[in-house]
Amino acid sequence: MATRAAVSVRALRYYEEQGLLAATRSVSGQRHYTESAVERVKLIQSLYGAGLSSKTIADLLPCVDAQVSTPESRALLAAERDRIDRQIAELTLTRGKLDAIIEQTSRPSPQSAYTTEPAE
Amino acid sequence: MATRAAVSVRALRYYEEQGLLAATRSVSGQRHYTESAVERVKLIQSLYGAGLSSKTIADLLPCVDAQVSTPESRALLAAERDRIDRQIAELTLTRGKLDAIIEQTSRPSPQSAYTTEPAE
DNA sequence: CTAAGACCTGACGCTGACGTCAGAGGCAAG
DNA sequence: CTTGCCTCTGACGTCAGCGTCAGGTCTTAG
Repeated sequence: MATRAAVSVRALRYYEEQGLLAATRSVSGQRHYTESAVERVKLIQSLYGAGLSSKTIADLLPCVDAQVSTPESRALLAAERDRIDRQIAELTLTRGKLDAIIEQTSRPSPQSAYTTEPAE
Repeated sequence: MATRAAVSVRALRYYEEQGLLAATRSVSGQRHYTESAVERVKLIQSLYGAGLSSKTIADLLPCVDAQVSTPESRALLAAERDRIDRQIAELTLTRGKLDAIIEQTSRPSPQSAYTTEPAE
């Protein structure tokens, strides 16, 4: 299953520890996951990738399962969405800066170039 | 100066430690920064925010100062630009997922449809 | 039945970007 | 000169998301 979701077994255990992922247990204690768990794990990974903490994810995952719609949950969802929005904006700016640098360094030396002249 | 750049003094020391930020020293050892240092720090913060490590930043900052243009530096710049590109794409996807969840939870409780039905 | 994996439960280790505390010195104001 | 704040240099602390090792159980192929 860890293979199917492309994460480590340790990560799955950690997610379960944090209350992000449920697993039925066999008598001997073995974990069994449903098929939906794979998508669940990918969602979790996405949220981690977006910079959310375990706690935040734990707070908003119930909104995905049962569509509970308390004012707090809606506020949380909106807040995180906006956070991601801002992150995208910042990343776009940063990418722009990098692009500018790339353009400058790839320019065939503007004027008095005592620095690495491409010299066709 | 830390105040002007909106970062902690500790962070400035750390940047200097990592070779990201230069400072002239007075006889007694006090650090003095040029005005350009403020922008420099903001650039560093942007790059950290984009998930770059100290080492990577240290590698590509010389490209900003002197426009050295070795094949390696250009490859590095391009690689990091692309990485940021992919990050933006992923974040956009994640934001989309969140938006979907928000829409679902704000819907006045649908009934028989447990699968996202496009609704006509 | 047995050997080889796969899985379990702790529990410590790691990494990176700083926070923070301690002790010592510098700098301008009064 | 002194007072009070700022700075310096170590050096250890932190936090999160796992990696990893140890020691034991389970299960399936042969």
